[in-house]
Formats: sequence, C-alpha cells, structure tokens
Amino acid sequence: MARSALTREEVLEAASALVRRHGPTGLTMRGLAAELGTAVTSIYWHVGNRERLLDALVERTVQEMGAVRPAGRTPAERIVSVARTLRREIRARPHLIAMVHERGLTERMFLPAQRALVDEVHAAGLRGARAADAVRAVQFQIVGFLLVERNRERSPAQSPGEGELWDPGAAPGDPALARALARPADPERLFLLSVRALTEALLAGPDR
Amino acid sequence: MARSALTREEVLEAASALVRRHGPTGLTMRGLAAELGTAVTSIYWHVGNRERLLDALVERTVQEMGAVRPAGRTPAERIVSVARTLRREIRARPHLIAMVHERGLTERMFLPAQRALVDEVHAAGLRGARAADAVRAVQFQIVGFLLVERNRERSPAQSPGEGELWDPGAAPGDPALARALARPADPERLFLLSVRALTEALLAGPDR
DNA sequence: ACCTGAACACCGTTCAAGT
DNA sequence: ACCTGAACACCGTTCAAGT
Repeated sequence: MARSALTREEVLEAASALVRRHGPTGLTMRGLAAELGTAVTSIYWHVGNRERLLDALVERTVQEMGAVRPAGRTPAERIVSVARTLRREIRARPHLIAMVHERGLTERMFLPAQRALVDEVHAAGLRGARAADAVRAVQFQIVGFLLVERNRERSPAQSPGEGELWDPGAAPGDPALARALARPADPERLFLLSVRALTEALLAGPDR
Repeated sequence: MARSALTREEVLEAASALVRRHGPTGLTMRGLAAELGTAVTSIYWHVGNRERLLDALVERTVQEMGAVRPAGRTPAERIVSVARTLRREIRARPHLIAMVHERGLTERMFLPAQRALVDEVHAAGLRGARAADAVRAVQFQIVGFLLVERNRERSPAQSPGEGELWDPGAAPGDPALARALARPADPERLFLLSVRALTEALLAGPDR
C-alpha cells in the first residue's frame, strides 16, 4: 500500500529503534530509508543530515531522563534512591546514553537530579557555598560512578585483570586484601559504601 | 629517494601522530598510506586491518600510563598526588585516552595506580577486606572524576546550563547556594574536597 | 617476505528534476 | 512542500599478481 506522507517524527522513531537495536554504527542513512520505504534523500529533507539526526535522538534521550523522584526517609536514603533510579534508566538505553556521553551532555542530563540533591542537602541542614560543594561532590560521585560502571561493563576480558594481578602473595602480609581484590568488584555494594562515606563526611563538615 | 622497507613500528608511529593531531576519525587507511608513501594495501600486511591498528595504539597508551610515583608526606597527600599525575598525563593525549575508554580499558590502565593505593591504605593502618574496599572506593572516585571531567571538557556550550538554571530565586531562602551553583565548578578544588572527604571517612571507618 | 593496483561493496551528501 | 534517482567523493577490505 502507498505510504502516507513521511514525518520528522516517523524518521526519529525509526532511527531511535535502529540505534537501540544495533547502536549508532548500525544506523545508516540508506538502511533507515529502506526501513521507512522511502528514498535516502527524503530523510535529508526532514532532518538535515546524519549528524543532526543523531543530535535529535540525543536531545530526546536527555528529555526522557529528566524525571527524578527521590524516595526514602532520610536525605542520605533519598540521595541513594536518585542514583539507583538513574542507573536503572540508563541501563535501559545504553547506546543512546553513550551518545549523550560522547556529546558531553551527561551533565545537562543530570541537572534535574542536581535540583533534587539541593533539596536533600538543604533537608540535612547545609546552606550556601558549603551546600553547593556538597551537591556537586555527590553529583560528580554519582555521574563518575555511572561512567566507571559503564566502562567496566563494556570491558572485554582483560589480561592481566585484577584477578590475576592479585594472586596470593601479591600483597605481602595481607592475604585477605589480595583475596578481596582478586574477586570482581560488587558495584552496588561499593556504590552504597562510597556514597554513604562521602555524604557522611560532607554533611558532618570540616569544622566538626 | 626510494624509501626503506616499511616496518610495523613505522606504521604505528605515523598512525599515532595522525590520531594525536586529528583524532581517530582523522586516521584513514588511505591517508595513512599517503603519509607513509606506500600503497594502502601494504599497511594491511603489517597491521591486519584498521581495527587492529587502533587496538595496537591503545595498547601502547596503556603501557605509557603505567608509571606511577606517589609523592607527599601522608597517605592522603600521596593519594592526591597519584590522581594529579594521572590527570596531567591523560590531558597530554586526549584522543588516545578516549580510545582507551571506548575499549573499556580504563580500569586496566589504572592497575598500577591501584597497587600504589594499596600501599597507601596499608600505610594508613587498614587491612584485609576493609582495605580493599577503601582502595576500590578511592579508585572509582579517581577514575570517575577523570571521566566526568573529560565529559565536561568536551561539552559544547550547553543550554540551559547551570548558570542559567541557578539564577537568583531558583533556590528560595538560599541565594548563596544559587550564586555558587551559577558559577562554573572548579574541578581541582572539588576534586581535593571530594577525595579528602571520602578518604577521611574511609580511613576513620564505620565502627569509629 | 613484502608490496602493488584493480575491483568490490559499502558510505554520506549534493543537486537538478520531478509532482 | 515534499520526494526522487543519478552522480560524486569518499570509505575499508579482498585478491590475484608482481618482485
């Protein structure tokens, strides 16, 4: 049957599906045209060129990640809940998030979360420049952890990896440490431990 | 004049120079051949294909980043010195480091630093699983911070950015916080603050 | 063992021409 | 306003043929 008029939205939706399935390299203008049943050149009329098409997909993703709903009874719990929600959402669209990273828009994507963090440090009694420092420290911690985690997940089997490097005897006098470092890191546990340690110190403050 | 026999090392050196100057997309097999004054296909004989050529460049970079020399009087100072050295080296070769990131080899690149951190937490009196947790928490912090920073540096002008979002009145009852968040973050200061807060809490421990 | 040119199967993009 | 096919200037890779 004859297709109805092509819309920009249709192009974006099909492109987004291709990226979710096969990553950005799996999105070719010719492949996208085939998917849509149109000529390659029609796509150019609607979205300009490939780079601007990718930009539009990234912009969409940033919008989608803007919803933040802290949960928990204490500020610390709510900070952790924000981080967990973000991690879950990010894992649902790894390719699109990678594109957000590549364009350096991770920070902007996290601005709604920053607002939530301000509420939490306020609830914890911090004000002014010290509150701002605490917010940013936690924000960098959350974003940084997500970036590290994504990095680890994409890692192929590494040699030498931690497992091989920390064989018994690598740490003279501390075999328990060698055993612990030979095991793979548990990101969830490590994250809780780190965020709690950091927030504890930040909320306690340097002058107490 | 007639060129001497092409070597793998020559190919890697020329490729590395192209990447340092123009990034990975600036490295084309045809362009590299032109640079070397050989046929495109000769390169394939020496390095297999483009992907394996990039892999070789990344491997080189990982080796180069393996040198870590902690400096300072206290464990905390030495931890910070390690982080600073790494940041400086990384900034000298942004494109190559980006490729290390993309291949998920950031962690492996940091293994020598991990060893140095073990020495420092030992010097601070920690042992066993708790020492391992502290090392990994600090390591994730350092790596995460570098990733965040790199992300920020690549960011184009963002709108809305923090500056616009935190105009006076965005944080009712805390104008000083709004002012602080409207200013761009000072990564060096924030890093020192964060690492110190984290290590302080980690070395003090949960049971003290 | 090392190098070569020709050929293949892809790309993204432009443009003049259609309706 | 929207769509089209043809053409251009690139890619990475393979392969048979050279020395």
